[in-house]
Amino acid sequence: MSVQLPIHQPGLALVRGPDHACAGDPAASHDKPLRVGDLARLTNKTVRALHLYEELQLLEPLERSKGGFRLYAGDSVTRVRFISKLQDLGFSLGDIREIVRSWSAAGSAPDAMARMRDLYRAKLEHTRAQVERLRALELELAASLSYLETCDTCDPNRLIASCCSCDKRATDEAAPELVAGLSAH
Amino acid sequence: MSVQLPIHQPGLALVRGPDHACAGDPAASHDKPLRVGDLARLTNKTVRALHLYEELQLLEPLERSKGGFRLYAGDSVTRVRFISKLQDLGFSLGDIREIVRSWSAAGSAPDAMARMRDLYRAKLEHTRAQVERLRALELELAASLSYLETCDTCDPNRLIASCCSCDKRATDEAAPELVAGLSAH
DNA sequence: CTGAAACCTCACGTTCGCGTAAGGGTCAGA
DNA sequence: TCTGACCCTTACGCGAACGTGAGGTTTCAG
Repeated sequence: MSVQLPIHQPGLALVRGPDHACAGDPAASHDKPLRVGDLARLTNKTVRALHLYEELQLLEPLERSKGGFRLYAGDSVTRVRFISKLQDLGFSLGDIREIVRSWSAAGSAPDAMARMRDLYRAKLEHTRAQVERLRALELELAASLSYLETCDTCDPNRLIASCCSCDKRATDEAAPELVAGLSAH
Repeated sequence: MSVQLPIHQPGLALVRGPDHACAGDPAASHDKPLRVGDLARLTNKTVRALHLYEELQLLEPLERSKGGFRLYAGDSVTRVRFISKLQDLGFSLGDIREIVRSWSAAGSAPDAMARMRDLYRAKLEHTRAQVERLRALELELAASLSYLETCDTCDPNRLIASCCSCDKRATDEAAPELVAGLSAH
């Protein structure tokens, strides 16, 4: 058995106050460096995942120890959480690689900002649409549930095949797709 | 080049009125049968996907033509859309197989209903949580965007590395993680 | 009766995001 | 110095959801 399972938090207390993990922050480098296991604990990732992010050039240790151990600065926590959030937004790791590449390859600051704005604007729209779709599904789930509620009073010997055309139900009451689909071929 | 790309709708007009695709509906079987390509068009899936669903026992043609062509009834559209919605809710095809198996294997109707209710209730909670997470991300995206707006007035020669500690910005204005992460290591 | 479009069954290939060994070195406290 | 907890690289595996031929058959409009 290895230690690859997401490890549960030990003494967790963020290196410094939250909401203040900006890059190039001079104070960050004065802390004792994090080893990959520490970073994994702090970000709730596995060591393997962090290695992968490095392979894909999404993450890089500040330096290596004499013996080859990866040593991270405190802002790597921000970096990893940044990666996770982009993942949650629907970006693949490859997408994220392109994003950070385009960021650091930009000629000027306003140029980089403009690209990010376009990207984030598009993703914002997409995210809103996604939320709408999920909320619609949520409503349909709720409708299906209330539809199924009425079945509590049903005769236990009744056959399942007849569920969709039940005489206990008004004929104009259509079954939601999440219920109707169960008996369709 | 093959014809596996999702084909755009032709004359699409659902076989009968919408919201009325209940299983065992006698009228449905009188329509001319759908072939797999038709079903693909109507559901916006590829033929290969429908074949896969059949392999996994999620979908079954009403019958086969003399020559072996799959022939579907109208309610297969409902079935496929049902599958898609469950997928959108986060169920894998394997999960869905279990769901329909458990449905048709249930002893009695109320029994089957009860299981579905439990399942749907759990998924409803999970979906609501998912919506909340997405909405939080949406807010953060919006915050990041407005943060990036202020960069429009920036000097084009300014370096990207200094973006997070910009003198044009109040020092107490922390960068959102979606921005800060870009410059973190 | 034809020909093109659509269909059939294998069966291997692909992308993603890691998991899981194997076979070693390193670090830090007692 | 020892030892146990961590870390290193390399590399194969996996489950999900199809994509993509290959090689051959069936339909159906004209």
